[in-house]
Amino acid sequence: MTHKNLKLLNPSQREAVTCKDVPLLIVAGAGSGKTRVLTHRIAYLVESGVKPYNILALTFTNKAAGEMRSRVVSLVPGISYTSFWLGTFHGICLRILKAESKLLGSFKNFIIYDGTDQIALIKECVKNLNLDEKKYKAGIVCEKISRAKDDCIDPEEYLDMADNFYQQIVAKIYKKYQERLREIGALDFGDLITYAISLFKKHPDVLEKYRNKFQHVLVDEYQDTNHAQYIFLKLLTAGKKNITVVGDPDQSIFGWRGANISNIMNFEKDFPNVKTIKLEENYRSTQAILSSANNIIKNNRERKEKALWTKNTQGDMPIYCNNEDDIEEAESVAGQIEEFLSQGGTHKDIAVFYRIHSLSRVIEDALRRRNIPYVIVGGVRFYDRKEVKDILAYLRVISNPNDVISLKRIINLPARGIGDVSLKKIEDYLDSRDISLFDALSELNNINISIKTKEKISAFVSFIRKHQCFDGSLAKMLKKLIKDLDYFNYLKRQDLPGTEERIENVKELISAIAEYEENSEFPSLAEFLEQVALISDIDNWDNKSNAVTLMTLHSAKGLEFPVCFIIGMEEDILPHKKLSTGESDIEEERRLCYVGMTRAQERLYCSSAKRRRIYGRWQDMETSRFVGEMGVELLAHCEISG
DNA sequence: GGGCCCTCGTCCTTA
DNA sequence: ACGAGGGCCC
Repeated sequence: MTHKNLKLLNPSQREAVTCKDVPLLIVAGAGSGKTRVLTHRIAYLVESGVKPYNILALTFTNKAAGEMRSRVVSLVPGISYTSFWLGTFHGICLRILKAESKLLGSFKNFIIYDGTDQIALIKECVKNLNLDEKKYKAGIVCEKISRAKDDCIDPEEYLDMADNFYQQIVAKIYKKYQERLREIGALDFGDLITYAISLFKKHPDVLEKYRNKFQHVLVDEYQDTNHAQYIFLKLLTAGKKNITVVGDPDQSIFGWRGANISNIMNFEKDFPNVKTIKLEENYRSTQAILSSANNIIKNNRERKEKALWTKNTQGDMPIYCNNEDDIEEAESVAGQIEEFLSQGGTHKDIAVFYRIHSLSRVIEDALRRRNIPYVIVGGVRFYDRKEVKDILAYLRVISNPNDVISLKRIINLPARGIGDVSLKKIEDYLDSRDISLFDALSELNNINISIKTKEKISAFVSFIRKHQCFDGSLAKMLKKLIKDLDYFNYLKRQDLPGTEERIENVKELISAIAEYEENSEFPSLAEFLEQVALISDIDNWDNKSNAVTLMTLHSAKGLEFPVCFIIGMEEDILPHKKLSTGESDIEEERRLCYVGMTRAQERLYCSSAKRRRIYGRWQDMETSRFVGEMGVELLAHCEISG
């Protein structure tokens, strides 16, 4: 019941939940019950008569969406699990694009290209335009194109804005890249948002439909939205009073990915008659932890002033430990974890955060030596593992033979005698014709390659066609594919380190597709591939498993743990090196540190090393400026001996 | 065309 | 330290 639910909220939270008919900005400090407010607000809306299907809620990760969904369902008895639109920006935009796909011309089955695919395709474009690959590095160009998309800049606009030769060339690559994506029928992450925007702009009737549908739009983590997402929201809500955004400028940590902190800073100017509510009571951390976190963040200039406080107990002072080297640091962390466990603590209560993935290795070694179970979030994502990507590439080609990037990945894997030379000949032939690579593989008459090779290519084409025709469950199809490829023996023949693990990963992929099939109403290979592309590192993390969690500070956003470690508190690591040039970047690094500290409920350990192995070489490190900013009087130092 | 060896850049964070 | 990619030989 509404009344009962509202009683569990503090006055500001209650106001944020019940406030009506104004654009609403909720500035929610770390641990102030942001998710609680959002879920209660959705529940409150439904209970006051809003139909669930008239609600759109946007989150940052699938995990956050899933948690929010189940919390709303438990708050509103009888609400259907799927009746309201709740998901990530990318997921929701894909859903809209699929619903309106008849307006999108060539797109039928969507393929979503991830970072690796993007770089491979850009590399192809650079080659195709006869540009110097050393000068126009695919990774860097990809970065530029992705940022342009985040800012809603298309290739023509990019060219107009280019003020040097390099940028003009990037504009040319960008244009080519978009053409190629379209031919393939693929979208990259940025396209999901920008295509939804141009769909709305080109078809006002469609926009109107969604504007009417979404009577209430709620956005989580608003501080991390980019310009394109802002435009998307503006289109859906302009002139209406139905938008609620929740965020904390102090936790804006995705500037490098195109997030625009001014979205939240300027929200009050952007939307007329905004109501702003600050949530400043922290329910998560002890006073000692909160004080040192506040001490750090107050050094930032670009922020919305707020005073985070707590009724929680004072608690233990955060501990800072400076170690001789990274190995000693890892030993010290593992030792303190062991100590905590021996006092009756549980593994899942502990997290270790770091600025960069590479710091996890020494910690892993130390934990393994002590037989302390741990899980790593991210690093090499499951779906980024070579063996998993290989099999996924097969599935993608089976689903859409126009996917050249995947096709080229697998055409000679396992080796079947179709090498670079033949492929080059076919591609040259393609240049003058308007057909896809896969089509060309099916009709080789006019291409000058040996009969033997042609036979091998035909065999490959029939192999793909055969699996396209498979009827039966997806899991069965995948099992047959792996068997027909003799993929496990291929892995064994390769004899690379970790063969057993690779085989396990492929088996895991079979489980994943089987699980998808069980949970989906109308399972299809194309939809499975879409879902896989939008899975994030954190989505796969099981917070109930009995293990210590290791993750980056970025992944830690939105989570909480009784005991937290932040390692590698050194200049050039936190704050990270390339970012130490400009003051505003330092501010983002400081926010990152703040995010890490405010994850801790009871105990916070920070540490650094005087020496660290980087690129296999020892390097002297200097303690991070952030340690000093925490306030010495708020910090317990621990001196380590052997 | 396949496989071996050497060189080079990289290890910043991600939907 | 280590994997990706180029050069070279079979």
